Amino acid sequence: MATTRFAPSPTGYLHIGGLRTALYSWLWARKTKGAFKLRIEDTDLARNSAEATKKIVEAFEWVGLDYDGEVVYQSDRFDLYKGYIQQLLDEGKAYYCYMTKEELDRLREEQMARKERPRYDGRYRDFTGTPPSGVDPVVRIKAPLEGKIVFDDGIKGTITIDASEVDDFIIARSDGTPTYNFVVAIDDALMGMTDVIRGDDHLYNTPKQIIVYEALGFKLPRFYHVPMILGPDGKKLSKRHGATDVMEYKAQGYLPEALLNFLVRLGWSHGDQEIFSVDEMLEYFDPADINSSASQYNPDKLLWLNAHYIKNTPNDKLAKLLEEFGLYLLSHDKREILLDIFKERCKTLKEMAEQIKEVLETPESYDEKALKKAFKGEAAENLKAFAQALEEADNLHLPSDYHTLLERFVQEREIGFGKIGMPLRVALIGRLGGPDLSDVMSIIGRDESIARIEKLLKSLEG
RNA sequence: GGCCCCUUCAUCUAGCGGUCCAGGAUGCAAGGUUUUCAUCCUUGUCACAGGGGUUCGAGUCCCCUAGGGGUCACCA
Repeated sequence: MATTRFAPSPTGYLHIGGLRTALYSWLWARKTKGAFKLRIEDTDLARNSAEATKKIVEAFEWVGLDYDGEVVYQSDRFDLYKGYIQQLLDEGKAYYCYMTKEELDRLREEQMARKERPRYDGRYRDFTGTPPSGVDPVVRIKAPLEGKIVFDDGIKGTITIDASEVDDFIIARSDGTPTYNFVVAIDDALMGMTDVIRGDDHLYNTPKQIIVYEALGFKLPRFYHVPMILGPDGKKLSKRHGATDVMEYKAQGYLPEALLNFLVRLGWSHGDQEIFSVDEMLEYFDPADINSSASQYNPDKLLWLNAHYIKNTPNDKLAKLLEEFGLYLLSHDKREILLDIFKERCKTLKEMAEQIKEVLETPESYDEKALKKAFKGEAAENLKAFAQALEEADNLHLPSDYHTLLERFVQEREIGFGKIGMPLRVALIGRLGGPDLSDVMSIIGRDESIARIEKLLKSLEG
């Protein structure tokens, strides 16, 4: 039974890096029949926004990650933290520091000038004199002066950090509000975390948090630091490369199961398996199997997975999803054939909606290149004749009826298929490419087919 | 720069000392299917960062070098 959490700071939207660590945490909690909690790290009152929290919850809902209990806001727990600060102060494990921000900056600059590591010098650690007046002190915790801080990371193995790397960091700002590393340790302990799965970028916070755990006598959880997701260029994931809002993937026509499948495989695998349903993830996932190296974001593979999941989504569900993209097929009489055709050819819902509209709606304009390529020689005459053939034919219903008609037409005129296929394609959907012509005509019907041909012929004359 | 972490095809990865002249997937290329495009199928392309050890034997263990990433706040 693992208790895990996702603990974002509400400074922006949820991006795929965050979603992946959330997924890993969620999988581990659900797999072990434990609990998964959502906690908002909003101790810096100046920075957080309620809007950001809403967006994160919304993204969770979209991908189907559920959390146990209410969302925990650290801003609601300041009294609790203050109690612990006082406790450490009373026990002599923390102390007031009267250095101002300016003094601190100056110290840092001097240290850097001497090519030293910037670091608090501990000048108030054992201070017993009269404190300077007019300074609101911060509270610093006493970090060990020597030795090593060692912990066992579930992904990276034993991590050893020298005590000299960690200074007496601030646990309460001069305005009395507690800081991140302090409250995270308290909340993780109080909320009963057994496994803390978080981004690599928190690796250096862990020794600090361990100091808090030890000062307060809390039991340590197991830590897992998952490597970052890099951009396709191997650099830090940037906005233009995928560090966008998870909800943007929804807007672009991605299915949540595709996104989750993509993310779970980024840094984790189970043999040669590529396709994982959530149930399969739950069956096989173990955070101990997460890779220790960073991985690059690969949009092509996400697209491939999305195409796969679209193909395997039932039509009624697709029809519902497509409504987000302005396509309303739920009560359309050609719904099944349309979806059957297009779910095989599209990589995103957005693309699918666009292509289906292309069939359903009379083209407003025609692709310049297609026009040039299709209308050489007798093309216009052929097209006119084909409209005539459509007019005269009986029993045009199924795609096969149109197919037979086309075949006979080509035979009788002794022309290659392209001579009628290309112009007809432009007339029907405005461009080359696209689905089978017999299918298209069967879907839109004889009259609309003829109307589209006439529209194109007319525009050629003008 | 100090410290920490990482390093198998272009990319995601399999591999946990011999079964690897390194497997799967994406991408790319070619061919097939398709009246077009896409899908689909087949085939191909492409890697153990470099150098030292340890060992009968190393992609797998150790060390060094190089490269990459992270981190050094009264942000989280």
